[in-house]
Amino acid sequence: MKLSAQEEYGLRCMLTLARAEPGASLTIPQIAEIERISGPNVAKLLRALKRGGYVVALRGQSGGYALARKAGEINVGEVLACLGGRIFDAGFCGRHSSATRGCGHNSDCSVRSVWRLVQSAVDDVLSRLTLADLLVEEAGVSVPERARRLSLPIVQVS
Amino acid sequence: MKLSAQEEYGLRCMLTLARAEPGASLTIPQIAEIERISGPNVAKLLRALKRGGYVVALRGQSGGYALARKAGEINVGEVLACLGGRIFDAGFCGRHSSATRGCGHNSDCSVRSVWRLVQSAVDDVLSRLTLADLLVEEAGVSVPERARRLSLPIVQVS
DNA sequence: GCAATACTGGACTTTTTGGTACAGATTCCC
DNA sequence: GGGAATCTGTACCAAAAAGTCCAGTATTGC
Repeated sequence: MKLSAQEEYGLRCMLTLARAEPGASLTIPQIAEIERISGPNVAKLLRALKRGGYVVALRGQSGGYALARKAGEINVGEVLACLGGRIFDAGFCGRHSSATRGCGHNSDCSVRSVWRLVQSAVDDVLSRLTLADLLVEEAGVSVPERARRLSLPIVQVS
Repeated sequence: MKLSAQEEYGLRCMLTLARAEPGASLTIPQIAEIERISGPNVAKLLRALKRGGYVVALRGQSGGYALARKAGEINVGEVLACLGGRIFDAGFCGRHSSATRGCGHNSDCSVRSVWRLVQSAVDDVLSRLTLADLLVEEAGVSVPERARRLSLPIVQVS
């Protein structure tokens, strides 16, 4: 269970855009410079994020990229899913099946139950976080603290 | 954030061993047959699990593999960490760093805070599950239900 | 002792993912 | 309208993960 390079770098690009002045846009070379990622790679990441609807692109001489919505309205979990997929996506079932039983509600599906459980735990955490929360954290409040505050209604496992 | 093939198949092998009679052992071909994984691949997975101390190997004609401890004493989270590593391992920090700031307690570390948060959410869930819990589930009780029961003390996010 | 059945470990091949290159299309500014 | 700066899309190369192969060692049963 590892996180992909696209998730790490893509989320960083989003945060860099979130730090920019509202309404302003950053070019690929600018983001590449700030995050020390190669230009082509930044371009690739932003393309994916654009397809997902999280950033908008302005073409032409004074173009660049900007967040599609305000930072407080962009969910971190959704962005990560766009960049790296989900742990337990639809169609996971079909890719593997054991001999004893097919894939109804038995045997090897106890394994899948674990994945579902993990997935929903991750979702519970990430669905509460927006890009804005991460910027707040940079200003001094730690993310765990912020999350604890946000999750007062209590996070159940399943 | 995907789970690796080793985690999926390795955990299945563990469950197959857990289903065997206490004290009995299964050979690689047997496990391969049951789980429809190739023999060499099963061998590789079990080698990793043996290094982790989760299974023991018996060599010779009537050899095979068996769980190193009782199913109720083998933690699912530990097994998965052995098979596929952790989301946020030590040394993650050194692999990436942004331009603006190094890697103290600022900037790009707000990203790392997210990973830490996800990691601890996953740990909270998996640290409560043993192989025996998954076998119980096969007998009728769903894993989410079982987990809910186990997590009565309430699962906080951080 | 000898043959059959196991596990063991390293090297190899295949597949997937990550990253790069380059030609093309769009917009702005003069 | 022309040129400069920008995004866009496909194809290509490199690195890592997944899976396979094979020669080797250990143990059992006859």
